Amino acid sequence: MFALVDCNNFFVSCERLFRPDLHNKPVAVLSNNDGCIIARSNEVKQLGIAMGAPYFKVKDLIEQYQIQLFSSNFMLYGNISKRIMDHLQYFTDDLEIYSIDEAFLKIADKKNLNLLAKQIATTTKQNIGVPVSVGIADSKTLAKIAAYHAKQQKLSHFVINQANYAAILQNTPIEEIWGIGYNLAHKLRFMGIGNAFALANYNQKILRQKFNVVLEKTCLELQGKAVLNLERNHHKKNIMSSRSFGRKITELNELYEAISCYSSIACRKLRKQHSKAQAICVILRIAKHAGYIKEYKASAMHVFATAVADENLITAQAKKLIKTLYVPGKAYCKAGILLFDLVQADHVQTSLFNTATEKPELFSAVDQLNNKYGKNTLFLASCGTKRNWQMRSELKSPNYVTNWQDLPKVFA
DNA sequence: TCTGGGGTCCTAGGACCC
DNA sequence: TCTGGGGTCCTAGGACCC
Repeated sequence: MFALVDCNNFFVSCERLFRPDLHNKPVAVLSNNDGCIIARSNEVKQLGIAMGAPYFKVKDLIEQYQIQLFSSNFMLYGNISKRIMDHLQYFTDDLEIYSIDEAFLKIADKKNLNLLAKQIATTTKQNIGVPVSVGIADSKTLAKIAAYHAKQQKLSHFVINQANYAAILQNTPIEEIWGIGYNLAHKLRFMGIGNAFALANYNQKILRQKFNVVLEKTCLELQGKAVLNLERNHHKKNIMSSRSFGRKITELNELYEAISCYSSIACRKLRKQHSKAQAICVILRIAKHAGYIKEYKASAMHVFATAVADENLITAQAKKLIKTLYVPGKAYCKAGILLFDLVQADHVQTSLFNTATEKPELFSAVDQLNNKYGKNTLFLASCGTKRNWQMRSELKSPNYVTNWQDLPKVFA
């Protein structure tokens, strides 16, 4: 059996955690650069504001209904997420952290499933303060559906069993199934498959022929056959760090600063999973302007002789690459770096021609200091100190749990 | 004026090998 | 007259997820 624990309106719940006055009030969270809506409280959902709606398009509604708006605060969300995942470990070690706000748990004991689901939900709310929906069923895909129905019925948990299986699947629109996106839903509806029950009962071999093996697996999962297992100690195969700028950039020096910062973020993630990158790709995007429908994207790649993790080496190379992409006079809106062909640090194939020297001790010390004294205690000089190209984040809440200065004060 | 930032997996088709 | 039959690897692009 699998349980899915899904946080309700996660980013909004994190913001409400330290702002109890916002309970039962409409709250929404904006994406990076304050571009669009990426989290909505139930009140906001009821107003018909869509996920991903551009901020400027719904500005009037936000004012009209006095929606409390926040810029995204990923330091906060990441910290709360970790607390929740740690708490879930209490129930089982057999756990997959699927995303910042979701985890799958493998349940060995098939008895008392309702009680277990209820316990997970109530203790998470009590101990961390974030409301969750728990779904339990025979496969991961069904567990997702169970959690969906918990939310639909405003319950904290839902278990799919033999007695309710048919009715629940008939009441699950095809669009709500994990793995069925916009395109597939359209095609399946055209074939007369409108809900999960219809898909579960369709000939899986034909699904494989007409579509692919992924849909065949989804079909089996809907039948209650667990073909997808938990995925643990997961190492990323690519690491990307990119941001839109708060304003257009025209100077090469500022691009150097930005790409150094993004490289630094990517390298930190690389060190965290003890990997090295065999190659990097730098992306630079020209701002849209009248006449151009599509944005202009340019990219350049570099393959290292030997896989590297050294922040200095990678950043120096990223700066070289961005220089080759830069055209004076153009205005740029976004840059990014992709580290790819990642390998485990202790499985690196060495090269006869490698001349680069890495300093792993240096960056391990940097990590230790930054962990102890705060995020930007030490950083590469090439990242700059002004960074006035940084993304807009005008409505960000304080770093309640990661910064001493922002610690909430209680008056009694 | 203003539309995020990450990821994964699968498939088809081309290039190449003997 | 007749023009094989296997393979592998890589890449781009599509589809999906949060």
